[in-house]
Amino acid sequence: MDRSFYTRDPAAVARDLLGKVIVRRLEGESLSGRIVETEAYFGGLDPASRAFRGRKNYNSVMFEQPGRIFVYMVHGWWLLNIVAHLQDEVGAVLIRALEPLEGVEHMERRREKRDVRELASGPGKLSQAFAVTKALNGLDVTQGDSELTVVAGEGEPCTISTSRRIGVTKDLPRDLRFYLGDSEFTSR
DNA sequence: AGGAAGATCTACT
DNA sequence: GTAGATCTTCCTA
Repeated sequence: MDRSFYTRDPAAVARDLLGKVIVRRLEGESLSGRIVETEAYFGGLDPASRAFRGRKNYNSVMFEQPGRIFVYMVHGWWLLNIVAHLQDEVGAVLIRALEPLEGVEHMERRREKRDVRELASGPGKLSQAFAVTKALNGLDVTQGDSELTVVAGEGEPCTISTSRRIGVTKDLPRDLRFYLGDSEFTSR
């Protein structure tokens, strides 16, 4: 995925990321997972967005170049986002769930769980399985040799469902969560 | 100093 | 399935 893929409306990017594969290079190993659930967040007009109250140190990546990793913490969990927005706008896509592909044993160890469906079926779980922390904030995912990249999947046909965003207290009147309805690996 | 936050786990019915 | 405890930052007072 090159930078132009991320330089679009966050909702379009969130939808099109479904089925793509995240590859994490860690300790000489490759962990990977297919994206099965995402949510789109905007800038100052979105009360659920980290960028709602303007640019701060911790959210500055959202205001910068699309295609970079944006990580922040909620309730003690790091959540993985990819910056996505039109030129001069603000936004990001939260990666909410993955279907584990390569490196399942490594993920089981990090998660201390055996059930494959418990490895990455939620934004906090996925970060634990893939070793996502603040250290990755700002990293460019469009670089092929990066510690974390996104590549096109097999291109299988899949049915895309939508809903309101999960857990947000002040949502927009619009479906901004996208997920593969057939997948067993979504967060619910 | 105190509280909220895009979640998860555990221990119950 | 639901309730309550807990996790770690950053924001606001």
